[in-house]
Amino acid sequence: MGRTPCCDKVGLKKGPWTPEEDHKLLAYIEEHSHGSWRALPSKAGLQRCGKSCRLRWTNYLRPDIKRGKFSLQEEQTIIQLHALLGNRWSAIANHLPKRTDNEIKNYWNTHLKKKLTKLGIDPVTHKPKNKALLSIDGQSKDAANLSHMAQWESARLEAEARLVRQSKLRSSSFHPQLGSPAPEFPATPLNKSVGPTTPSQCLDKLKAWSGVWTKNSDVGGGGGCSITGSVAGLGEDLESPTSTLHFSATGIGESSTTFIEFVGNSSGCEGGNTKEDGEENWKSLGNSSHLVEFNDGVENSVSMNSGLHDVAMSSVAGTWNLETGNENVYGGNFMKRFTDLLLNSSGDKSFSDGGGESDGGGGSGSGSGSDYYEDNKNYWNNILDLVNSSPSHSPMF
DNA sequence: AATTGTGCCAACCGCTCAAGC
DNA sequence: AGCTTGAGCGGTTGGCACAAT
Repeated sequence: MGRTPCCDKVGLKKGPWTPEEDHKLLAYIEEHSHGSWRALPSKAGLQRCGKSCRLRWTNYLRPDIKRGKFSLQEEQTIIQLHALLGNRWSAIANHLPKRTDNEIKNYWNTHLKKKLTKLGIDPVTHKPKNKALLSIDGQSKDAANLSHMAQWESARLEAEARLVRQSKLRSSSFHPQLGSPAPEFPATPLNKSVGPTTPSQCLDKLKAWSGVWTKNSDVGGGGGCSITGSVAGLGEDLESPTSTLHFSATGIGESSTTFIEFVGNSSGCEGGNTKEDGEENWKSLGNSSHLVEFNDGVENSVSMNSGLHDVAMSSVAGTWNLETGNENVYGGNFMKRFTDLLLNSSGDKSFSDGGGESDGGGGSGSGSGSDYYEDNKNYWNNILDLVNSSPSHSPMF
């Protein structure tokens, strides 16, 4: 922290790059690969700082960059991923081959944000604005939950990516980043957390996540506060013993049932709930730390810090402990609400065909139970489709 | 034709993280 | 364990291009 910026050195050029400089940089990287960015400028004969060179390369000169207008498909992808990941532009960029995080960020800020706002959708929460105003308290909690869910999931996925990277490093030799024999490796510098990837593993988690929660939101009753989700097609476990991936630790051939048990001071855990009752019960779980049991039997931990709350999650021998620095952060049916929020806004149809006005989507999230379940399913299928079609080396999925 | 406003995008800045020592 | 360094990320800004007045 507090390092002196590398560009502070006198004599270093700033501002727009000239074609000459571009050519020098390109030629150097083509011949030598970039190696150390810090050392590159002097070797390449450039009066720039390494950081500037790196940026120029990653955002402009890289040969695998696609420029020009974003397609409708790309727009939709960005919006959906933004709903899921927030302003994690590099993560989003991993799902848009040939687009840079900078480009996506700019496009979001200049186009998509306005588009959503125009349609009455809050670009931050992806929630219809008028609806957000209806219940300030409830909806702001929703927004907080949404944000936390996204962060939590992102933290989890990042941890996974790290693990994958580590295991990759252990198992194979160094893989040069650029100009190296990895011609099909897109968006190279951006993929810092790229691993060999296991896309299906991440995907499985998403499936599990989706499956468990959407099922739960629909079923709600019968068994108090434990959730039983059937997770099919789970792949092999990660080799690392330290992973949040053990959300669904059972592999193929084993029991495909994931058992999650919330243990809190939940007074509302009586059985026989209706859907709504079930949701209330979820809410009532909010004021304590919860134990989430996984039958993986290994040690896990994940923690994160947001501007609002501290959240730590750890597990030993199959028992997850979720601690929040603020009550109600994960309180309640946050997943239901999370998908609810997304559903209400993921009316991509509405903003792609210019259909509904600002109140569009309001109906879907609060419809009947079966509609709601169908919508949830559709939403997640949507995301899964999206993820399925993403580059296999994506660190996020 | 000149001035002002707006949109857009490349580049910069500051922060964080991770690896190496 | 603590410090230094390299690299990446996300937010912000500067300046160009174009439109409106």
